[in-house]
Amino acid sequence: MRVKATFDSAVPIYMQIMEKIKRQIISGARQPGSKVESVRELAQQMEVNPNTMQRAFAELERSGLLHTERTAGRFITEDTARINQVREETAKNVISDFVDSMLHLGFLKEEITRLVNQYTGEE
Amino acid sequence: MRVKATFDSAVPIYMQIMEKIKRQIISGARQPGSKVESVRELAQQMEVNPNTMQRAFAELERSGLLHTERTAGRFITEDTARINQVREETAKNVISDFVDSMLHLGFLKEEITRLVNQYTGEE
Amino acid sequence: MRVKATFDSAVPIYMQIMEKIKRQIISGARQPGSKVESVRELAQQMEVNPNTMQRAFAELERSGLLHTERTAGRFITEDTARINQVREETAKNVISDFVDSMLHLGFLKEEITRLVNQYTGEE
Amino acid sequence: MRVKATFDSAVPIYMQIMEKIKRQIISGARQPGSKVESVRELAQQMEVNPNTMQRAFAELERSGLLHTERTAGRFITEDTARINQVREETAKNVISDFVDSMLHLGFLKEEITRLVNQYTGEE
DNA sequence: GTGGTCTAGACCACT
DNA sequence: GTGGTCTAGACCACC
Repeated sequence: MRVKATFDSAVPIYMQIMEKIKRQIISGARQPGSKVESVRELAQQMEVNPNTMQRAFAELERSGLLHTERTAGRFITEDTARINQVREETAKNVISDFVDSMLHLGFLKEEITRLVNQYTGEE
Repeated sequence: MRVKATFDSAVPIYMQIMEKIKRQIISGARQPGSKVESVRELAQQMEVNPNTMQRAFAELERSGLLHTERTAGRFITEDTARINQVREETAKNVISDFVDSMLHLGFLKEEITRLVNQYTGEE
Repeated sequence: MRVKATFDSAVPIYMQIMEKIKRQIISGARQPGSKVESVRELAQQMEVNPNTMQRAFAELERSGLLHTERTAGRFITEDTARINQVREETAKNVISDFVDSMLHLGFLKEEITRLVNQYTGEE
Repeated sequence: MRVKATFDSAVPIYMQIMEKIKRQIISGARQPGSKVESVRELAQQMEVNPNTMQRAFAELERSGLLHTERTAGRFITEDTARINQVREETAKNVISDFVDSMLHLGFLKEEITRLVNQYTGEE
């Protein structure tokens, strides 16, 4: 798993996993109320230590997207309001990163909106 | 330089460097016609093997953003039309990635343009 | 029954049991004059060694809350005055612990009484 | 560290530690802005694995009572408003536990306040 | 089988 | 030296 990497941003694995699952929830790929794979199972699938997976889950729980039923397993929250809230926060971050990126390339705000309009329109 | 990798997609270092310099050219941080540091110098600055740096330069030359003048060194192209072309290709990629990302989060194209307009407007 | 202990203070099991039964008597959950389960029976219920249970009973007898009638078994005392006395001692300990706890948190006596009044009043 | 314990409430070690440090902060035994011992040092003092201590600290950080300065160490927050907020939450819990305890002993709310007044007054 | 906790030991980056 | 992260492996309670 050790490779020459993005070099500045060494995002912890548990955060990457957390982000990934978060997006699956946001996008609806994981439905509210649905069961999540067990720690051990997902850990194996993703080739990661169960503790690492455990931590990712713990963080997701803390953010209110998951909840644990002690012996039954973990489930996506049914609190769609919370999901939506996270969805909007995430979108805002994505947009913010995008706009910053474009500004660094030397584009003006007007150009950015114009190009986005054009791109989403034509395709 | 060894770090935990992005854990799924590991972009080669020479591409990361290439991308970085490309953006400096596009944004004007590196001016058309200006001299570029030597392979060795930049390699040392970025803590990278000179061969890696060499390859990044080679690719940038192939894309027409750099050219070598035997004995004198490497220079940013003065072909601003070419720079602009690359700038627009790059922008298109950035936008494409962004839009895909938003679509995967479950946003509609209309929402995307609306949110971008909103973001660039208010801030 | 083996669990990670309170990590500093480990109260002996027989005392925990004693305390528990004492409270049942004080609160009236066990009525004066009523029969108590046998050592063996209770020991099994609580998953504890009969010797431990025996010791708990012995202590309760010493404090006058239980008495043994040869062949017939053990009974809760009918001496309600004694029960009341223990009840008040216990209360005093509970209160003492509570007040100490609050003092250690940096609250003044005046604050403590005020907060208790407030809490018992509003809820 | 394994001992016969409180048997129902097996509070995780990291929570016990967290609680302990929280109280030290609340009571002023640890001053706002003051440095906290290193993970390794405290772990050794408390005879606990560094990872366990790490977790306790992480939780305290999440609750806003601690913050990390990457290589310099950990410090108590200087946000006294936050500390006060936690102090009041904690007090409320302590009071709530106490009152419940007394109610289970069969005391009435009026008695409880009377006894507390008496206790704090006379001593 | 599930999640939760703990330990021991390792490596990293930063100073 | 500091904190942060990860792994491997263990044990527990609950079902």
